[in-house]
This record gives sequence, structure tokens and C-alpha cells, in this order.
Amino acid sequence: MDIALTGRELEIMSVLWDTGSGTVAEVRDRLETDHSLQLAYTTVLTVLRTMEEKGYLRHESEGKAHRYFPRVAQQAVRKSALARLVDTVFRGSPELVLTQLVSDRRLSAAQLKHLRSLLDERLPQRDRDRST
Amino acid sequence: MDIALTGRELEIMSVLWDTGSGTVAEVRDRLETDHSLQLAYTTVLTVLRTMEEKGYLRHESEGKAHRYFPRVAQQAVRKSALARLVDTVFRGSPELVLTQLVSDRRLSAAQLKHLRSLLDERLPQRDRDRST
DNA sequence: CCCATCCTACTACAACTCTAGTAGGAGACC
DNA sequence: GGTCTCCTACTAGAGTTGTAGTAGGATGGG
Repeated sequence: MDIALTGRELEIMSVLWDTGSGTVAEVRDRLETDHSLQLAYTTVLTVLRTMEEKGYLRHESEGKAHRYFPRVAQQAVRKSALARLVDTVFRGSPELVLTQLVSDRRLSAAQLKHLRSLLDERLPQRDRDRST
Repeated sequence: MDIALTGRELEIMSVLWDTGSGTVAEVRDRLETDHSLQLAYTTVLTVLRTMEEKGYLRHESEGKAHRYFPRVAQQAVRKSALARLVDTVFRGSPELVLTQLVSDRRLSAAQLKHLRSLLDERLPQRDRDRST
């Protein structure tokens, strides 16, 4: 299942992942905290509505307002976005992604070691021979 | 420097990275090989022209046709695309990306070991202590 | 010379994204 | 009850992407 959020949708979805749910006003205030320019109330509303239409959100009534809830997990969006990137830009090669990851961004030695420990966790014990 | 290619632009750029350069007809034929539907000649031309306008390509005259050349390296596009993904979807955390990379796609043990060896190459010798 | 062919330049248009305005309902305040 | 305020629903318009059509120049075959 491929989930493709636009830039603005992702921002709004991130707020909802953080807070669990939100009304238009709540989401708008949260976005304001992150950035400088305040979006119009109706702008946030419009995006929320189209996201619901796309199936990314659902809402419940709360007084006269609507409370929106995520229908897709952050994990699923990350999975989908990374898979898309690997397929389109990295010829389907996770190795190339890792190479770029560790070469491009100036990671500290500590971070690199952390990455390797993550990898080690995935490797069955018998395969951890360093000599490969 | 942020480079953001659209889907179609990336496809066309990939052809040019492969071949070094191409005329409209050449690019079109190459795209045809990859996919089933043949794009209209003018469609390919239009995309090439907008890519040139954006600075991603340059061209030289070759007879009555134009030969287009990439002005951005594949490496630069990969770097930019990955950085953008990390920043927008993975909260700026390369660790989260790696976690997703190794958990989601069913990588073979051999591939995982390869990934770890890539990582080890990046680690200064003195930091390779497994105990961290 | 004339026609077919190949090529670029310009135009067009639908879909989507982003932003926001207007209309109108419904409760709150006095 | 009238007005203020908050809220949704609908409409709108600029910008981008993807696709392709038309116009017209150049060139080569006969």
C-alpha cells in the first residue's frame, strides 16, 4: 500500500501523530508554534478535509467542531516514503542508501557506532563474524 | 543546494545519466524500452525544455536537433533527495532511516552483513570496538 | 521545385496543491 | 431577539506537473 502525503499534509499529520488528535484550531496553533507564518483557519480546514477524503484521517463531532484522528500510522508513512525513494532514486538498492546516509551527513563516530549496533541487532548471532 | 526532480524528470534524467547525453528521440526510445506506453515526442521535448530552464540540463546543437546533457550529478540528486526525506519524514534522524531500512525490506543476511561492512569502512579503526 | 519528414517553439489543458475568501448555521452574550 | 463569534461547506485562483497538439522552419528525395 502506497501512501503519499504532500508537504503540507505531512506537516499536519505530524501534529496529529504528536497529539493523537486535533480540531482545526488546535492543529493551526500547533503549526504556528513550529513556523512563523500563521495559515488561515480555512486553509487548515481545507487540508484536513482533503486528507479525510483521501482516507488519511477520520473525524468525530465535538460540540460544533470536528476532531480529526489519523488513520495511517507514522510507521506506515515512513515505510512507504522510504520504499518509494529507494525504488525511484536509488535503483532499489538499500546499500546505496546506506552509503549515502553515512557519507553525506556528517555523522559522529558515536552515531556511526549506534547505526552499526542497530544493524547487529538484526543480524542473527551466527552471522556476526566480522571477517565477511 | 536543494535539487527536487519530479517523477517524470527523474526518469528522463536517469536515461541521461545512463547514456551521458541524448536527443529527444533517443531519450524517448529509451523510455519506451523501460515502460509500455510511448510518450508523445513533444511531451519528452517539453519536459527536457523545462528541465533545462530549471538548470538541470544544458544542450548543444547537433544538426537540426538538440543534444541534452545533465548538469547535475546523480550523486547530488541522491544526496538531496535523501536529506529531504530524512528531514521531513524521519525527524532528521538517520538512525530511524536505518531502522526502517533494515526492518522493512526483507534483506538477506548477506545484505545485512554487507551493510555492516559499509558502515565499518566509515568507522575509524580505533572506534570499531564491538562493545559499544 | 515540391512534398514528406524531422525538429523546435509555442500553446493548451486537466489534475493536483496550496492558500484563502464568502456564505451560512448555531450557540453565547446582553 | 439582535449581534458576535466560531465553525463547516463551498468556491476560487495561482502555481506546478504531465501530456500533447499546432505552427512553422529546415532538409532531403525525386
